[in-house]
Amino acid sequence: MRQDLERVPIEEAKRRIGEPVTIAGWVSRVRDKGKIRFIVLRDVTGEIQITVKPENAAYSGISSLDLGREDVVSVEGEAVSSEIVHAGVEFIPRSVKVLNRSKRPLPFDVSGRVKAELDTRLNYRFMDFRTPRTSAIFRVQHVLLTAFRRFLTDRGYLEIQPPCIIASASEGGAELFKLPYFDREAYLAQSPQLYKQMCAISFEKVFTIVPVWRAEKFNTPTHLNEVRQMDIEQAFADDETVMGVLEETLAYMLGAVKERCQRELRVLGRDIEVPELPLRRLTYTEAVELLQGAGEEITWGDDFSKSQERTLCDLVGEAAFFIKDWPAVQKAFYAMPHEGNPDLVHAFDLIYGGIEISSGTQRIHRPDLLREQLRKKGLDPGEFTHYIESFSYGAPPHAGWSIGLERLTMVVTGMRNIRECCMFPRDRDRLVP
RNA sequence: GCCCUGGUAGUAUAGUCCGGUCCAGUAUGCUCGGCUGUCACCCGAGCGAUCCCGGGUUCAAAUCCCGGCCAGGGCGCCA
Repeated sequence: MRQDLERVPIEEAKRRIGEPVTIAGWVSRVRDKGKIRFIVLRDVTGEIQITVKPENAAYSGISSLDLGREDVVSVEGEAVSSEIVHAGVEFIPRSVKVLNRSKRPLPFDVSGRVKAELDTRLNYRFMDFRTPRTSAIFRVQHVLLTAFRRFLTDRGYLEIQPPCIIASASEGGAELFKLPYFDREAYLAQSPQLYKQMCAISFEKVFTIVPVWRAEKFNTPTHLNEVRQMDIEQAFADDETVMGVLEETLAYMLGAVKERCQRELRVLGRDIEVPELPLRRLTYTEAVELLQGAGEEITWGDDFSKSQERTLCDLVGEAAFFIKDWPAVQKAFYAMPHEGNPDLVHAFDLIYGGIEISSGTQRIHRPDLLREQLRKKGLDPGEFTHYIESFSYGAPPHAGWSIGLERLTMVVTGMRNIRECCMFPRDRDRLVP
């Protein structure tokens, strides 16, 4: 609409002192002093106080509007410098128009002063996005996403679009959500894994940002049934190559947040340290020995429990580090075994802020070895014919990894519950909004 | 799936151990009134809670017991 074209963001209006402009936003507060009246108007860029005195032409009009919190209004007028108002600038209105009313009372306090529980805020997520804290979280997330795209695009990676509806399990492990697909059954993808590989063996360097689904009945602060992941897959690369790409991508993303989200980080009370590269590379075996040395009950081949993972972080003493060379039993069938030791695979996890935010492997690119590994895992190579076939016409060695978007956002923003970092989380009980 | 803790006005909480003092207190919100410089404005009055649901114990239950649902945390599973 025309009006929108002419609207000036509040932060900009504050700078255009004495110029007639139209601003629009939400009423965050009304302070009525009797004859003089103050309305604090907020848009996505900031807040400004609208001061209405009896001698102001708009006075009686505004008084009769009975504005309340979260009413949406547009205001025509001009910003003026003022020594009295703390912000140093206030807005003198010529006319005010109500674009939409808000119901009263509000479901929770949008200013964030009276706290509301996560569950309550999630029920009214559309309003929660207006709170300074939640708004900051998703601005940070946006910068992480754009930095990821820019870093890889600048280095020649192609963004691919894998399907989300798939015919069968791509990785094993997690349970899949089943759905009807005409007269057949299909599944929601738990990973773009196989599609990334099929793209990388032709495009060489690819990345993607996709949602994935896990039908596990977990109920924890770090798991969701629908998450987004940021992936790469790269040909003519081994695990070491892509670990290098991973740490550089992470450092770039963190640098971008540090640089572009100062306001958000202040709201969240966070200070970002961009880790120095290269990150420490711990082997799985070293990690197990470290834990055993600290008196933990763990034998070679076990996965780390949650508390062991925390202990390990303390022992290593780094914000971010790799655990590489995992036992084959812990990783997927497509992980490339070590040449001299088939019990080990070229797989790695990236631990950041005490949580696993990424994992990757060098993949098996030879059909014969793939069949052998499938059999070792007790799987039937016959059911993977199509997958194996894609490596039968000149598939170069390749490797890749995946970063969990919500988990990375958690660590960067300091949130303890992953639901804070997903706009509309899907967990075992929550399906709306 | 297991264990722990919780569920009280729109929101966030006190009260629960040790039943009666609570037809439930506080903050914020909302309504009305007052105030010409506030800025988390202030001042006064008021509104708003079948104390999550169902059952049980008791003269009496927000409070004790059992079951269910939901939430938060710890595990497991998973990434």
